Amino acid sequence: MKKSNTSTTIYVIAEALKVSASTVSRALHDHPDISAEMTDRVKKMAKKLNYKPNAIAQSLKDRKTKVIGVIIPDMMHHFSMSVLNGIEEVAFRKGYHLMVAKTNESYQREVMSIEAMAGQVDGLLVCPAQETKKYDHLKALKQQEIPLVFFERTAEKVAGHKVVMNDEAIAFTLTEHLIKSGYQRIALLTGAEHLNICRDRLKGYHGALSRYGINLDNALIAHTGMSFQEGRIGFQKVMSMPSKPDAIFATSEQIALAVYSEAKKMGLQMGNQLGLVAFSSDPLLALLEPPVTGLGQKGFEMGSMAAQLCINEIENETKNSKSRTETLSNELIIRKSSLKTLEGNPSVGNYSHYLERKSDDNALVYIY
Amino acid sequence: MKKSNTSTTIYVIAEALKVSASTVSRALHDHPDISAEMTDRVKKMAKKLNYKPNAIAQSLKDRKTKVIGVIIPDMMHHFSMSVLNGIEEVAFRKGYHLMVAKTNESYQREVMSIEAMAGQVDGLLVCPAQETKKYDHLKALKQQEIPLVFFERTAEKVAGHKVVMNDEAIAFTLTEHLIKSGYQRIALLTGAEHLNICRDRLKGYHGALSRYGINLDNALIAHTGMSFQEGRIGFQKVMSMPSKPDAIFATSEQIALAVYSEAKKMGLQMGNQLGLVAFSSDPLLALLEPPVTGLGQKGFEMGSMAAQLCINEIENETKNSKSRTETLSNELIIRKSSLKTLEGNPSVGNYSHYLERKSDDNALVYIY
DNA sequence: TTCATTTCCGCAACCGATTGCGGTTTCGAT
DNA sequence: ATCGAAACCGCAATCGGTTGCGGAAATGAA
Repeated sequence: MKKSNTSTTIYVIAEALKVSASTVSRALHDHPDISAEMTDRVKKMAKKLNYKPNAIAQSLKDRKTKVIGVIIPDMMHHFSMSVLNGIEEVAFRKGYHLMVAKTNESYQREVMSIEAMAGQVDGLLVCPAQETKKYDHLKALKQQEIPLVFFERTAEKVAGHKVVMNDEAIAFTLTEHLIKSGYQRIALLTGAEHLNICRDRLKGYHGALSRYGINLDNALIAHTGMSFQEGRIGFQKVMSMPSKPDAIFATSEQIALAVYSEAKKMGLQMGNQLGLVAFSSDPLLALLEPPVTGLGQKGFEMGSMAAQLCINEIENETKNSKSRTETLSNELIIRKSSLKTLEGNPSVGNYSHYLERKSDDNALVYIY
Repeated sequence: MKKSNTSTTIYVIAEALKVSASTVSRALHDHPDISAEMTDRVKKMAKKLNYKPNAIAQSLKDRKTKVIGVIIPDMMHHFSMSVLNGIEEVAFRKGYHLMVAKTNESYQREVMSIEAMAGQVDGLLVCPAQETKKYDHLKALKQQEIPLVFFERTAEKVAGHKVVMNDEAIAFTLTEHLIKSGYQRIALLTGAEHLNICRDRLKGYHGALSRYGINLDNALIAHTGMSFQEGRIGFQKVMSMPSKPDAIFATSEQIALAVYSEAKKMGLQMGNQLGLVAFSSDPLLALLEPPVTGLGQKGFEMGSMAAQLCINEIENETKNSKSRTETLSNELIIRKSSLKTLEGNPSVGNYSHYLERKSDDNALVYIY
């Protein structure tokens, strides 16, 4: 029973060929100093011994790991996953591996993961946790010269490319669509204002209301949080008002689902009795009854763009390149949940000039 | 402008303190050979210089990376994600990082990712791709002494712990439930038989049919694949038969959704006109109209168990421990899609003795 | 034959941390 | 004062691969 415990290194190959390890190394890299014949012998022996270079040793030597880190608050919901998928595809194509950590929206966990990863990744893609309000751990990455790209959520004060949705414009359009559909008292369910996405979505909501001369009623705004549970609380809050809203703008996937299922329990007929639009691109929205108005799929695009920016930064060594912000637009996908009656509804008519295509599930699509 | 380019190493600390690097290293590890005073000075200086040990160098030295790799066919759907979440939680708690690669069901991609990861992870969690029929790349891991744990799908011939669903038993129960609900011609939509999960689910289906004296009609079985598209094809295939099925057993999340949306398009009333059960634990099943019968959430459990097994293997060095197979049972969550009429249906009565709890969404729960 | 080129290859340092071994100092005991 | 044992610390090798520099051999030219 031979103990092939020790894996084959360049030294083993060198020994087998009675040459030095340097020669082996150079041969494997087709260095011109090595004769073709020698190169050939080395490569044959490497194959024979099933040589695999030790990635760790290489990383230590040239200070590149070919790994990019991803810090993400959540991995359960559709949007996060599409982003992760986009990142993965680009990373794989470019020969990078992915190191993934989720924070569960915890600041502490975010700090831990980032600090631990800092030493072993070539770049970092970060979507900050909700709890995160201090950014030293992110700023520290600059000093370590680790490329940093934000996606979805950002930390404005921190240098680093950013890939975001056009949150304000999209929120404006969603709200505008509700208004044009004939809803008057539109509740906004959202999260804490220190999150850029919540702030921007709120801005868009405000903008649409004021654009169409609707008075802002702060009681209609619930900053209760972006999760399912929190969405449910926000919904109950606005629905317990004396003067109930006639439509809901849910600013996250989970909030929308919470509203949908709660409203259903209450026996509310979505659309006619209560309008609903979701800041979400989850395809399941199309499967609900009634289908829920939402957005086109941009998560994958966001992820691949972020990964691309990061890898460029890593490889081009354009270290001092200014922080770029890529803003993704999105399509409004109108479904029944935001229409009082589907047939002959004038609100649909209002959109006819925007109509670019009819999607699979009979939704109207408004591209801006 | 000082160039703090060079990060602080133990050598920098050593220099600052005029001691040797060994002393610094030992002090940082509270080695008894080092005086308390010296240890204190070193630690203070380390903090002052913001010293972070180089994880790569440590990995090279002690041949441990504190990283576990995850190879997964898909990252978009609910089940994969819950598994990944379970893995992540355990890994984080145990101080491991996660390196994730998805294969898109491609054999080649699986091989590439595994070979690349082999050098830089302490252990590997693998769910083999559908395409994968050769297992050399997995067997090679044994020789490299890299702990390997399969989850969901397995390669029977390959050593390594396995965490799987009790696919046969669950499929039996799902089929049995349809039968007891009064359905007679139950179609099975599934994937290729070389996949253990498909084979086992088929077995369970067979078992239930024969147990209840129903003749097997192979025309009712479509091995068209586990994806949404393939599920649609399978559905169209069985629905175009002269003698249509009156119920569908969808063996994957995506197949179930394909059936649901296609049936809806056809105007079929799920439940009364066409029964549907899904081998899926996606909570969205509860949100559909009618809600679709499926399973309890076990993905997270599967993931955490797999991670746990892997980390044990890594840390206990119980290298020669025999391959264990952990089989997870699951609950049947009965919803309207598999009941001909909800009220007073005898099929519900038949289950009353199994009834352990009523779930949130008014489903019957059968725990076995 | 002798010297200058090429061609080919090895020595040794390096990346950063760890650790066995051995050396120096200090202090107490005799 | 002398010896021995602690207490404290540094040298150098190691993990595996890379690379500047210089040396040896081979070839050709004079």
